[in-house]
Amino acid sequence: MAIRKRSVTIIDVAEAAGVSVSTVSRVLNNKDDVSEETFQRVSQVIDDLGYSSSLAARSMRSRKTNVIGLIMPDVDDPFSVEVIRGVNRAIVELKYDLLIYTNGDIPRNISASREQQYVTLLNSSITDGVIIVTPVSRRFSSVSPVVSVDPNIDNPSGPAVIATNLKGATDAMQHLLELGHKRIGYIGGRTDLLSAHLRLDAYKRILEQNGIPVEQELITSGDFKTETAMKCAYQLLSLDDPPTAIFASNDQSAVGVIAVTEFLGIRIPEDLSLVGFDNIPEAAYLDLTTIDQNINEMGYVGTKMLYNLIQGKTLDQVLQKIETKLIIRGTTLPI
Amino acid sequence: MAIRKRSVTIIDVAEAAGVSVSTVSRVLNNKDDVSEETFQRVSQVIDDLGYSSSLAARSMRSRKTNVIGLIMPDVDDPFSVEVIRGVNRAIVELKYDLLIYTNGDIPRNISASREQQYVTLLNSSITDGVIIVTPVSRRFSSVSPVVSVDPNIDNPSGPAVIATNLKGATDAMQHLLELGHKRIGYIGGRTDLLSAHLRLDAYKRILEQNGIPVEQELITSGDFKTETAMKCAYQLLSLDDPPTAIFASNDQSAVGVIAVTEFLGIRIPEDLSLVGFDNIPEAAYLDLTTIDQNINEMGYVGTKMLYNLIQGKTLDQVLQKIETKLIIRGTTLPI
DNA sequence: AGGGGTGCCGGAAACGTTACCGGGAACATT
DNA sequence: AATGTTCCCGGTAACGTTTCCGGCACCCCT
Repeated sequence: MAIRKRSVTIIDVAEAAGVSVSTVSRVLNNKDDVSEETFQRVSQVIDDLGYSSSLAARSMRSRKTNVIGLIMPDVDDPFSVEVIRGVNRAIVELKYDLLIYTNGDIPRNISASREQQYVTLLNSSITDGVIIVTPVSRRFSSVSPVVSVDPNIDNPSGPAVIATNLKGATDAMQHLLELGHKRIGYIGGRTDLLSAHLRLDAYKRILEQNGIPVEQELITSGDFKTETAMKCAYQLLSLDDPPTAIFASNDQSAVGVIAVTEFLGIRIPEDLSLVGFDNIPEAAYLDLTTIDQNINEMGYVGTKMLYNLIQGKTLDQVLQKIETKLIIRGTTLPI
Repeated sequence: MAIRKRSVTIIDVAEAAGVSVSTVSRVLNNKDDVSEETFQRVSQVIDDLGYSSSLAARSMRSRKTNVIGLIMPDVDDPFSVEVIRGVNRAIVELKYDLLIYTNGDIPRNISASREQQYVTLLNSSITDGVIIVTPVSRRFSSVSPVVSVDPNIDNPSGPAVIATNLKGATDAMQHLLELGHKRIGYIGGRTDLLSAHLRLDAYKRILEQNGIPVEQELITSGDFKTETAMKCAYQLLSLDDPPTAIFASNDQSAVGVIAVTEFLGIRIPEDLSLVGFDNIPEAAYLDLTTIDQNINEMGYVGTKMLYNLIQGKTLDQVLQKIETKLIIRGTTLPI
């Protein structure tokens, strides 16, 4: 489907139309100091030749592309997909185009310098601004604006969108306690992510506040993936004194718990209550009680912030907090 | 999080390292005629300055970016997401980077010239090749290879990945007939897409082959979206002589059917059998009988094809057919 | 000792575009 | 009639890279 041939440049158009390169450029960018007649003629030639200006060359010279960049470590997991959806929603409204950049792997020890590289890659070239998801860097050096979504640091120094992780995890735990659960297992997330730490902190704190001892055997360490969570769940449910409830640090981990309980013949919620985190679309199908993180909204809000920054406005809120919400469904029951 | 400043260029690096621009370029591209010592020194400076070369400038000059482009009309629906996943899987293997381009809207009458623009946009600039999803064009003019995934034309003239739509739909219908269903409703897809036509064709043909008259009242026209499908389902189920089974032209439409049956108090599969198409992830949760289109694999195979083309190889198969497969789950039952 | 490699590096052109400057023609103003 | 103004348009210098060409040392031969 691809015909190999040298691509047609602005020079070809200029020659064919019998005008200068400058004039063609003016036509392309809708500058007004071109006579109606010339404009038509050049436009016609552009159509005939199927010419389209090179993004590379264009953005190298002028700094306005109408394209927003989105940098993600991964594009495969539900979290990322939801962010994309949110960003997409915003760019449609704003009439921007979107360029998602990913190298597809999730380097465990992603470095700040690597992030900086990605930002520069898109930024200094082909986008008007960049959204970066779960970065570890505190700040980026960049000619155009950068907004962080769900950053991995306590207090980012630049514009960022964060979820109220601590509150969410607290709500989840409180819900389980109110149902009478006292022996609650925990499945942890990736230790390199701040959100995982915050959720674990909440888990411990709530227990302590309610006079329940924190037991190490109830705390397992996963990585936000279903497979690992299955091992954790198995470990928890094989204890001599197994928990009556499990708080999984994200929904994908909760999926793992469900799989294991089915295998072991343990009924949810009758034998075991289960709470997840994130409220990914699957959660609704599984009727999973979880914490809605409104990931979609995070992408949307981040994009709107970026847009304002591109327009040169100053933000009223540099740090946007998206409220989490407890969604009670069918996987939790009083003890 | 963005410090506005002029970005650091190769010239800055050259000056700081006390070498020429050419040498820095050589270091960047791992050319071998640089002394070990110089290489180290320049590398150090690059790190210190946080330099990253401009994709725009780079690709303007040399035609090798190690980036694959993916053009999609929409990035929101499950089909697209699955394609992305498949492409992602491939680029990780191939150690390529991925640039997804979308303008987020789904122009009903997307034109060939517009598609050509997108291809040129990415292609003649910043990617080594492009994958385009559900294009209407027969061929693209491009300096680098283009692979079509699920093209909207009967016999694309270039490299393409297609699913065996006709066979899939045939299998679905055959399955229903084998279960004894004779009155089968149909919910159509977007009329501008080839796949929708093929599926409808199969529906009609199978009925005819089995001596069952094709009734217009059993054929409704949707658009692959859940909402529209709900109207169609309502329409079908309100008939004086309602169908005992429904073949929905994609899974999202099937979801609409399920929603309506729940509302109407109709039980699936006892009162109504239901078959979808696509096998999106949700289908498993809904226990929906469907045709697996292996969308993921389509993205994967397309990327591999593109890679070979980039490497200058010729393809043994210009047209790759991905086999569909009937997945029998819990929404179909003998009459 | 002179010639031919070889290893390393710098200079300059080129990529396709836009921004800036300036200039000619036509028209309006004193 | 001379002087501005306005409307178009062309020439040229950037933008940040890579590639090509060539050149200076140095070493190894004979």
